[in-house]
Amino acid sequence: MAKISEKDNTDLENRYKDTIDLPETSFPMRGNGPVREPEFQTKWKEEDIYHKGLELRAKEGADSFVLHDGPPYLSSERIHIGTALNKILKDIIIKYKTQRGFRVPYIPGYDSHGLPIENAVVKAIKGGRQAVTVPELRDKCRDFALNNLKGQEAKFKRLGILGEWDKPYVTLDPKFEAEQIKLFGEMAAKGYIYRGLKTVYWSYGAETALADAEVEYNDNHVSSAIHVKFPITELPSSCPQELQGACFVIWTTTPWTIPGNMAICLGENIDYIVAEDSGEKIVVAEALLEQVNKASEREFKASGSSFKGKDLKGIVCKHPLFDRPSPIIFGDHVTTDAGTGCVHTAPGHGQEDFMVGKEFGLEILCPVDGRGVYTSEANSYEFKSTEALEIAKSKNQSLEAKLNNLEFNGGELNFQGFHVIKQGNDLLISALKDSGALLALKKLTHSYPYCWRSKTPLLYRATEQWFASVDGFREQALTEIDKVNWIPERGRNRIYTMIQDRGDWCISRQRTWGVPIPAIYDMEDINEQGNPKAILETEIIEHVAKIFAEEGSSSWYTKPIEELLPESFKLSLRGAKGDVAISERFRIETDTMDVWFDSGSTHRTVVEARAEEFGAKLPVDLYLEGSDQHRGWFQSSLLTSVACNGFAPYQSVLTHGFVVDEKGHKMSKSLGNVVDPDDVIKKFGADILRLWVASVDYSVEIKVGDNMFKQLSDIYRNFRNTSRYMLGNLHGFNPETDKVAYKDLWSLDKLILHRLQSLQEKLTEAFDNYQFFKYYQLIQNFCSVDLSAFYFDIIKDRLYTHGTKSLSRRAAQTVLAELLSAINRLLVPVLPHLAEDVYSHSPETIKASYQGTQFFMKEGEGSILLSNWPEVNKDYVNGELANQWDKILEIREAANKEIETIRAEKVVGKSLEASLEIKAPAASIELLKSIEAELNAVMIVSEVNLIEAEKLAIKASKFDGHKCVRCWKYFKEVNKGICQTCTDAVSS
RNA sequence: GGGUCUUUAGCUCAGUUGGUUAGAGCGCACGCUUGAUAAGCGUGAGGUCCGGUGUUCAAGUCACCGAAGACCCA
Repeated sequence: MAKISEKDNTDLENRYKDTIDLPETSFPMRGNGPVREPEFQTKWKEEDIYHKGLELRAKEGADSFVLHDGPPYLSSERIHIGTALNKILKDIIIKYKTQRGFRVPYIPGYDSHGLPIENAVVKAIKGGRQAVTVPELRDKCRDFALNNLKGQEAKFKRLGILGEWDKPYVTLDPKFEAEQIKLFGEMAAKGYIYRGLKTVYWSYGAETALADAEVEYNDNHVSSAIHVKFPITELPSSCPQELQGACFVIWTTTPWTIPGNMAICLGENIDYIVAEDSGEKIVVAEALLEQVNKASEREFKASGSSFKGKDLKGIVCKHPLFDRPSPIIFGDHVTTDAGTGCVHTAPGHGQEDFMVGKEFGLEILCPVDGRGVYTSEANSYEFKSTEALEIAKSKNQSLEAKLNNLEFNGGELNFQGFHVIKQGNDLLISALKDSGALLALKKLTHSYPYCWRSKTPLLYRATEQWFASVDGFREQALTEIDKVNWIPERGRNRIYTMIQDRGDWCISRQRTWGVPIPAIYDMEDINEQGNPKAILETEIIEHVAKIFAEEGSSSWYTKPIEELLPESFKLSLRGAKGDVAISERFRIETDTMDVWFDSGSTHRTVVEARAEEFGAKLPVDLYLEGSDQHRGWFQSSLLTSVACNGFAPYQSVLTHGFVVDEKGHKMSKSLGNVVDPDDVIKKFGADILRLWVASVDYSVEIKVGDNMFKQLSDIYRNFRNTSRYMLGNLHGFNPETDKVAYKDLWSLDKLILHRLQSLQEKLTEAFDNYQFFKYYQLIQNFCSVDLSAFYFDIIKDRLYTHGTKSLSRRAAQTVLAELLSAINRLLVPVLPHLAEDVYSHSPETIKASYQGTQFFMKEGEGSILLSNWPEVNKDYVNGELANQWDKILEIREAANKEIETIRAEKVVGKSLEASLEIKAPAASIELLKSIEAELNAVMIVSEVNLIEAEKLAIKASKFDGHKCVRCWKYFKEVNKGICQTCTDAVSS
C-alpha cells in the first residue's frame, strides 16, 4: 500500500471526525465560585433544602444527630477566619451525618451580652455613659448586637452553611433570658449561689470585676519596685533578742497597696537573718540578703546566725506610715525566689493575701473604690518635709495637678481622692521616703495583669460579689468529664485539671448590658459589714422569669419593684410587719451575670427549651469549638449542667486549634498577617475556603495563607475537571437501558469499581473519625492518580472510537456513571457548591440512578445535598483482582519509563506510536495474558509483545506501520486510512 | 514562670510494637499531546526528619536537655 500523504491524512481525519464520540457537556470548566455560589445558595433557600432534609429523615424515622452550636460573640458584623473554620467544620459534619441518614437539626447561636459590646456602644455615645439611662443604653446595645447578628449571619450563609437561619438562638432573646434566670434560680435553690467578699481582678478602666478569662497579661509593664522597712514594736521574749531595734524589710511592685498593709507574712521554714549597716538593723531571708544589698546599694552584713521563720512568732511591727500594727504571720506562698522573704500583706488587694488574711483574722481593708481612687479609709500621713513630694511632682504631672488643686504645701495629707495607679504609686513612694521607711526603689519590667478592653493595669480589690460554689458539685463534674468522649483525647486532661483546680465562679458583673441577677436587697436588714441583706428566692425568680419572657430583661430596670415581686412575697411581708412601702424598703440588684453564664446555660435555654425541634434529649451528640473553650463554653456549660441536671450536656466534645499565618505565628493587625474570610471568598469562593478546612489537621495550630489557597484551587480544579470528563462522556448514556452487566465489564473496569469501593470505605472511616484531611488526601489521590492519569486516559479510546453503542464503550460508561454518582455525593460535605453544580449538569437519566432518596426529582428541582452517602457495593469488591493489577501496574510504570526514553530521543511523541516488548517471568506473562485483549489499551501503545524470560526487561520502540486516522492507533495494515475496529464502528 | 500541644520535601499530609535506600498528592522543572484543550499525559529534581546529648547492633520513631510556635493559666 502506498504511503498516504500528510494532506490526504488530514482530509481523511476530518471525514471521520464526525464518527467519533467526543465529550459533550454544558458543565463549565471553571467554577467561578465568587459569582456562582450565591446562585446555588439562593436555590437552596428557595427550595428550603434545610427543612426538606429534616422532613425527609423524619419520614424515614431516622435518629437525630445533634451538634449544638456554640455562640460566636456579636462584637462585630464581620467574622474571623477562625470562626469561619469553626462553622465550616460543623457544616461538614452536619452535611455528612445528614447523608448518612440522620436527622440533623442545626440551630445557629449568637452571644450578645457583655462588656465588649457595652464598651463599643458607650464609646459611640456623645457624652459617654452618663448621657443615657440604663434602659436607653441597653436598647442601644441590643440594636448594636442585632445589627452585628445580621452581618455575621450573611457571612455564615455565604459559606454554604444550611440551618435554622430564620430562628437562631440569641442570648438577648426574652425567652432565653427567662430560662436562664430560672436555671440560675435552680442553682440558687440548691445552695450553689452565694454572696461573698472576695478579691477579684478589678478594672478601674471598665469599672468592673473581671473574670479570669478576661484578664490579659502585659509583659512590658513597668513597676516601681520598692523595699520598705517595718520597725519592730513588740518582740516577745520567745524570739531572738538580737532583733531588738530591727526592721523587717518587705518588697513590693505595687506601692499603692501600702495603705492596705495589715501584716507581714513569713515562711515558717525559711531561714531569716539580722543584718546591720551603719547601725541600722534589718531582717530578711538569708538567701535574699545579697539582692537587698544590691537593690538598696547598701552593705548590710549578717550579724549572728540565722533562724527559722517559725521562731519569730508573735512579733508585731508598725505600719511605716500610719500608727497601726502590722503583725508577723505565716503562709506557704512565701518563697525566696524574689523579694525579701517577708511578704507585704494587704488582704484587700491580693488573692493570697486575702486567704492568709482570713486565716489570721486580719481586717480585709480595701480603701479603693471602683474608679481606682482611694476612699476615706485610706488614711492620712503627715509629711515632715515637702522634699520627697516635690521630686514626685516633678516626675508626675497628674500628681502635681492634683496636689496643686488641693493647695497642699506640706503637713498632713489625706490619700482620699488620689488615683492609685495614676498618682498613688508616686505619692506613696514619696511618703515612704519622707518617713524614712523606703530602703530601695527600682524600676522593674515584668508581666502584669491588664484589662482586655480598657487596656489598663488591673487592681485586686476585695468586693462583694455573687458566686457559684464549684465546691458544691466539683466531684460530680469530674466524674462526668470522664463519661465524655473528648476529641482529641488530651482535651479531657485539660478540662479535668481546670475543674479540679479552679476556685468558685464569680458570676456577677458591675455592668449594664447583661442578664440582671434577679436578687433584691432588704434595706432594713443590714449585715455586719453594713450591707443590706440580699434576697434570692425561687418564687421571686419564677415571677421575674415570666416578666422577662414577655418583656425582656430590661423590664428589671424599667418596672417599679412592686411589680417585680410576686403577690405571695408581698403578702408574707404584710403578715410580719404590716403594710410596707416596698419601693422604699427594697432595692433591686443592679449587677448583671457573667456572659459565660449566658452561653453556659444553652443546654437549658436552647436544647431543652427547643427540644421538639431538636428531637433529641440531653446530652447532645456533639459540641465543637476552639481549644480555648475548655476554659470557656465547655466548662461553663458543664458546670451549670452538672449543678442542675447532674450530668454533662454533651456526649462528645471536638476541639480545633487556632488559625495562624503561614509561618505559624498568630494573626494580628500589627503584624499585618490577618486573613479575612471575606477576601478569600471574593477571590476564590467558599468552596475553596471549605476545602482548606478539610485539608488541614485542625487538632493543632492551623496555618493559612495565599500559597495554600493557590494550591487548594489547583486541587479544586482537578475535582472539577474530573467531574467534567465524566459528565461529558456520559452524554446520551441511560443506565436504565445501556448499563453493562458486571461480568461483561473489562478487567480494568472492575479494578476501578473495586478501588472506588475501597475509597468509599476509607472516606467513611475518615469522616466517622472527623479526620477530614484524610478525606482530602484520599479523594485527591483517587481523582488524580486512579482516574485522571490512569483510567480516564485509557478509556478515551473506547469512549471516542468504539462506536456509540458498542459494548466496550457502554462498559466504560457504566463505570463512569458509578463513579460520577459516587464522587458527586462524596463531594457534598466539603464542596457543596461544586457538588450541586455537577449534579445540576448531570443528565436526568444519570440523576435518576443515584442511590438515596430524592422525593422531588422533577426537572430543575432537587438538590444533591439531599442525597445519601454512597454505600460500599460488595459485588464490586474484588481484592484478588486488585492484587493482580498491582503487579500489572508495576510493569506499566516500567514501560512508561522506556517510552519516555525513546520520546526523549525523538523516536516517538505520543505513546500510541510505540510498540512494547515485555520480557518477564512466566507468572507475570501469564498475568498479562489474562488481560491480553485490553493490554494495548492499558499501556496506551499500539502493540505489546510478551516474551517469557528470567527477569523483567522492557523495550520500547517505534511501531512500524500505519496510523489509523480515526483512532490514531498504529496497525500493520489499514483500509481506506482506518483500522478494522474503526471500519466496524463506522459501519454500525 | 506553670500546664497542654506542635515541629518530616516549597505546600498539605503518611510513616505500625525502634529494623533495608524516609513515602503520597499537589506545586516545580523538562518533555509529549492538541479528540478532557484557559485541559490532559509522561519523566525527573526536591528531605541535616527543629537542634543537641544519650540508650541501642540499629533512632524520624525511645529518654533527657534546648530552640521556635500555638492555646490556656499565673
